[in-house]
Amino acid sequence: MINELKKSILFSQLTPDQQQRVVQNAHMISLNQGESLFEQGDTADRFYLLLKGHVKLYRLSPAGDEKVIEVVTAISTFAEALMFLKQTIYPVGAQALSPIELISIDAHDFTAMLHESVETCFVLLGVMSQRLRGLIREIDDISLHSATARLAGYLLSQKLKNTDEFTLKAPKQIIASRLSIKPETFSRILKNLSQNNYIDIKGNHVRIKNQLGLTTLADVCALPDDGLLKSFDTPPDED
Amino acid sequence: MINELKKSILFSQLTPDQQQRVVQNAHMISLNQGESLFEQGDTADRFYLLLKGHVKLYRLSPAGDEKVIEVVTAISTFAEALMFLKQTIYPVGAQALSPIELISIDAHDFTAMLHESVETCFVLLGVMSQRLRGLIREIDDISLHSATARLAGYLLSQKLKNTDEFTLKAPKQIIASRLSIKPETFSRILKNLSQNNYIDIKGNHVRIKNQLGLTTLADVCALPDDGLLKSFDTPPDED
DNA sequence: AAACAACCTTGACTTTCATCAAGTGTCCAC
DNA sequence: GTGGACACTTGATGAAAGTCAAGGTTGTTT
Repeated sequence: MINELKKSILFSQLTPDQQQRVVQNAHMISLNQGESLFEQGDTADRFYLLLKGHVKLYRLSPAGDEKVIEVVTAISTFAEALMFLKQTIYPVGAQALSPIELISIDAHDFTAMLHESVETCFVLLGVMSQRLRGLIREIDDISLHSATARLAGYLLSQKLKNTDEFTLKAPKQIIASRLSIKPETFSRILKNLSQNNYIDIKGNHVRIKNQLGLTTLADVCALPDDGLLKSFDTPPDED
Repeated sequence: MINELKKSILFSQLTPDQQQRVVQNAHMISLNQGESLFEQGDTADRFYLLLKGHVKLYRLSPAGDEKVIEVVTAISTFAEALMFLKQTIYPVGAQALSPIELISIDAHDFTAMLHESVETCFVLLGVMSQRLRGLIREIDDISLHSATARLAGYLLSQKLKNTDEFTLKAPKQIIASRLSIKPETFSRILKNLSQNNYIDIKGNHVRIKNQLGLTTLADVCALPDDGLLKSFDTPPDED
């Protein structure tokens, strides 16, 4: 399992001894597609390193509507940020989108170990900064861009470097939710992009035919995509 | 200036020597209302501790639209997380909404010092985790709730503990942008809430008349939104 | 006090997207 | 195969919020 752990930058800075200690209370977990890893509101005393498959992180409204916050792809960690909150409950739920394999790590162990490794603290700080940046970018995306622009931007972001083709990494409805678009609207926009020769789409396979056009549609303000963070500091102030 | 710095939990864990070192390259800054502290795209080698007044952090789209990401209230630090990103430019602009006083801190100094203070790393990690959670909540707010619900929620969040009245901390258009609502719509919703006896509004002074009703409107998520920091973070708290 | 500039409000109209409902296609079980 | 579940598509309709344009309020400058 240590070899698996090393795949994550979060563990890369640790000494063998420290890695050993983290491993002691770590478990290997396998889940089938559709199985739930944890639910929104569950007590959070562990975080995860996804080794294989896809996981969706989602929020539920009281009305029962679901909004996908992120589709996590191997290999990466998630839910680590919770270790530092006083109230340790998961603010999202996690469900397997495909058969998955992951390592579950004890948050307490890890925090204890963190005290001895400033380097790892810095890695974590970097990871969290990036995540903050991503979320902020998403907020301004949702509020400044149309559904079409968001979808165009998403397609571009999924394109691999040397090819114009790729396969959607999750069912369309999941991606739609991720982009805050209803499935029906998602379908219509895709059809529209296809009719206007921006893309070819067959099932969940996409080919980009007019990258420049898509870029324009996406309204490239977000290109220098960096986020900022404001952080609260003092008064036990209500936000 | 050290006394001012100590007001922030970010500095509270430092030894006098460390504080002294951070102070050496820190500057006191005063700005008038409307003045800009930094602009989107500026090189970011400093972060800030706001001591007095309000600052808006905003993002501009190429079309010129502005989205207010946050209205920072004293006493808070902001833009600290930039220290951990590779691309050190401010991804947003910062402008004074009122006459302000703040301390500008050299990011490099602070990072160097962080290497010696795991405790402060933990404080920062806590602060950033909390911020992450806040952003997740905001995303689900924007995508799962109506403009009315968001405004109702905002009003409730601004209410002080022992009174039903308060004054808006920024011009209405700024708050509207913060909530991703157009000024016209904002105005109409406010009027509506007033006509339905949820609130009284006179200028920028608000009195909540039907808190329960507002809470229902806001469709308040079952989940608590104030995940305070863990013990080692010790924010100035009062509970 | 008059003039001006922000800021805010209001009304009429439009756009975008959600909703509801029905239909297609595909994969799998029996 | 037949039936059913599931994901997706398509069409008709409606509601929420945006846009455009005009007018009101307030506060500041001269």
